[in-house]
Amino acid sequence: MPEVEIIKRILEPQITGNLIEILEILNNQIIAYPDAEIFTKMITGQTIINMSRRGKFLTIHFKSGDKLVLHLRMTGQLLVMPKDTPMEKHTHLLIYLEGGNQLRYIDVRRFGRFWFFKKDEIDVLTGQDKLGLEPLDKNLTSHFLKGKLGKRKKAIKDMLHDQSIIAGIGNIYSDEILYAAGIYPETKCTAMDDEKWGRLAKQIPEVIAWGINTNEMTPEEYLEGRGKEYRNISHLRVYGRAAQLCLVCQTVIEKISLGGRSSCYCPECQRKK
DNA sequence: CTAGCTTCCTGATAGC
DNA sequence: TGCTATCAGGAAGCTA
Repeated sequence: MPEVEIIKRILEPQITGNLIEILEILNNQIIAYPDAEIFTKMITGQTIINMSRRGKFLTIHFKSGDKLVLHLRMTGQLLVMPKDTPMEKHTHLLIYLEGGNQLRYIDVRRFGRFWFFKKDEIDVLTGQDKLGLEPLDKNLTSHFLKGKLGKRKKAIKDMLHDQSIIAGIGNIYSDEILYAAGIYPETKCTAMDDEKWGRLAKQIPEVIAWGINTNEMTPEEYLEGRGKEYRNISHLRVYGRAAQLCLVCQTVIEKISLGGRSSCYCPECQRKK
């Protein structure tokens, strides 16, 4: 979510007010709804009024009330650049904006998806209607978390990825949040006590807000490099730091596999018991 | 409803 | 050097 929020903040001023002259789909696979032909026809000629984010979804709103919803998934990159910029490998969508710029979608692994909805069309396709609280929502309290998750048998780290509870936490930030909260990632929800729920509720917004702040960059930096890397992990405290020393206690960071994905944690700061 | 597994996809890296 | 195997992970789709 912090990465997606940064993308929204950088792109919104660059595309707002722009008329879409041409839309060119280079790979139909990324268009989830409707089909590529209708998608192209419907968006061409529209004027962008603003952009919004919900969980990890981005929406481009048009003057007409129609909208374009997208999800970058793992490796999706959305960038504004002059239209004569050499085309990178894995470019799947070109949106020609009035004035000579192009909004481009580049995605090595092609997991990202785009949807288009008419003004009065109800979106039940993207799954946005099932999203839970935003990580920075004031209603995200210890009481909320315990109520929603307290009886679940899965590991707390797994449940942090459930977008229908909290929208926006992926593998990077679940590691970071649990590290900050001092909770061992494999802790079963049923084994969490009030103190742990309290620390978790406090750290979710803190770590996410910190993630947004540390990812802040200029449009130039975004275009030059950092926005093109699908993971900017240099500032992270525990994710990707297996075998390195904990920044707090100098203990060696360990890595385990949990629910099919890697988890890094400090065995001292995040004790099992 | 919940839990657990597979699928999608390419590129970087490890191991032989 | 060159090959193959493994891993990276968001979320839908599937089974039980």
